[in-house]
Amino acid sequence: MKKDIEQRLKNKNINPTAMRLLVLDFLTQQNAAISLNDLEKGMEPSDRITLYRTLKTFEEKGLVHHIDDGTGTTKYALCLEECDGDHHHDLHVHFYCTSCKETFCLPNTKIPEISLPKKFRPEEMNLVIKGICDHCSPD
Amino acid sequence: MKKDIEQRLKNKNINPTAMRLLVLDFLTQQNAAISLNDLEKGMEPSDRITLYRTLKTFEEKGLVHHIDDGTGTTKYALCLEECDGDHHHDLHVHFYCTSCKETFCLPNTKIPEISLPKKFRPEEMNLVIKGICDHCSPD
DNA sequence: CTAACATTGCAATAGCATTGCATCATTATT
DNA sequence: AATAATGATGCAATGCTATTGCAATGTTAG
Repeated sequence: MKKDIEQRLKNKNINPTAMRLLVLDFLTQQNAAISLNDLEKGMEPSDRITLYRTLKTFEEKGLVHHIDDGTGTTKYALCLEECDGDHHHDLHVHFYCTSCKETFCLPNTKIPEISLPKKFRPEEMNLVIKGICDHCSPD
Repeated sequence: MKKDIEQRLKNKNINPTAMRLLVLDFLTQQNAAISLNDLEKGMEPSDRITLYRTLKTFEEKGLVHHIDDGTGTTKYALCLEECDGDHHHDLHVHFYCTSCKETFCLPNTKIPEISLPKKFRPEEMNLVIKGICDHCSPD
């Protein structure tokens, strides 16, 4: 188990320290994107800034991506696709549930092609949908 | 001229004070979405908080919408469509230019239909595309 | 004219993101 | 094995944006 996680770090060229193993382990257990605060609370006692930098390192190496879901606090989630530092391929949709306040990645829901006005050159896209998630939705 | 602006406020049920006329006038002169800071600098000397509240009032009444373009600072732009406080119909795409750092509304570029996984109920959508805008794009 | 209400301006605060620096750990070098 | 060099961690401190409380001012209605 631990080996998997360690290997995963190495694959991304990230030095597998104890802290990083713990953080990555914690991240894999989440089914929603989490904030720095969530991470801090879930990993007590740990230094907030170290966690912050750990996430930043992970992001630079293409292991996690951050999500700006419009709530004002940045959320982080593991990349499913093969990303590297230069190119995050997280072109999937993110969903923010206004009921349970959770933010989810919808990795199978891709952003459709969009035809922009002339001479606009897209490089990155970020689509956040707000609404009610499957858990909070009545049958 | 001034009359137009005044009428526009009245149409949205906003008390047309001197400050509000000035702010709306300033907003109509912009071709990009602006931050609170931009507004403050463009309207000196004016109180930042008053401007903040003016924007908030405008938004509640459906005159402007705010854009979270991922830069960390909220931008504001006039609504083109017929919005009211309850329903902002700003389902157009927003474009953030990484070159000139400006954020634009693309009112004619609508967000396409997206099929979500079962039981996810969308209510709002926010699509921000980052890249190079028409002005910064080489011919 | 005065009371009631809306708007404005100042002061203060909260929360998240971020940096500087000192300490500790790990790896490379001789 | 000892030491230098590099990387990781933890603490303190800061910056910036958003936001609220309250007092002062302006505006409207009776």
